[in-house]
Amino acid sequence: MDKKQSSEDYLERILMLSRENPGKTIRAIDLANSFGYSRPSISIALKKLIDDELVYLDDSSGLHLTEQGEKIAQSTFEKHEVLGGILMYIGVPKDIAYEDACKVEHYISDETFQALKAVYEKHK
Amino acid sequence: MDKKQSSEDYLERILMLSRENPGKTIRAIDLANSFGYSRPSISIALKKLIDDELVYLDDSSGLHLTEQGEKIAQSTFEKHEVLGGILMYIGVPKDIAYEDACKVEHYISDETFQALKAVYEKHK
DNA sequence: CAATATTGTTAGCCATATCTAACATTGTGT
DNA sequence: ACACAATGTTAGATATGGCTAACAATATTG
Repeated sequence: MDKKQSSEDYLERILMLSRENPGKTIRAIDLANSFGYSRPSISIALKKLIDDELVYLDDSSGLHLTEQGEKIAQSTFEKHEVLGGILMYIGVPKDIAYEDACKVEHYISDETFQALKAVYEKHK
Repeated sequence: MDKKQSSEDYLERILMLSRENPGKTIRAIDLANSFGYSRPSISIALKKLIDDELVYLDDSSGLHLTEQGEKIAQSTFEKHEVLGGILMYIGVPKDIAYEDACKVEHYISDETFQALKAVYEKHK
């Protein structure tokens, strides 16, 4: 009964890991460790992302976001920040706020996100 | 990219349909029409709910919530209201607000819900 | 440079939640 | 009461996204 990740989560995580480890190349194993998933699960998920041209590999299995992948990753990251920020603002503990934000971020409409963002901007 | 429903949605919908149609017995076909799903899908979903003792059938295929099912339905309904209400409050159009609320309500922690509820109570 | 450790992939499994087609049951109307 | 309509169920398909076991490829290290 554990959580399932969407493509967006993988893209976002690649972005986050890249930012957290400047210079370091992110590989499949890093995603596996980061999510706590098996190597095969990651391998298959990446195959889809590569197929969809959201991710590509360099010659040493390093993961990189394509332009489109980067767009999605950044927008997902922004949603995560805004949602997490708002939840913290109304008193949810940080860990839980960002955890919930991660689950919820894939389901909200653009209208809702824009409204939340406006609130977030006002209070941050 | 169709939506999937969780057990909670079915329970909540049974509750809502009952309230909207006082006196009328809700049956599987009503759920099917309400969600736009096929009869088989509903049949299978209900089998699980009955198995989990959240729903039971009367002698004319009428659907009824057990005590536990009612609890879940009400709590889901409350989440829906609170989330939808808050989104409306910050400017999301009603339809979209409740649609998003329905998607999101299954993913938020109790901490987050309590915090949202506090905000909702203050502003409603 | 060969052995071992690490990383990645393939094959095949499970579970969820939808579908259609076909069949079974129940309810309705003449 | 019989025929037909409405409702419900079963069987089998699809898609997603996890898993393990086994195998392949790559990196490291003595």
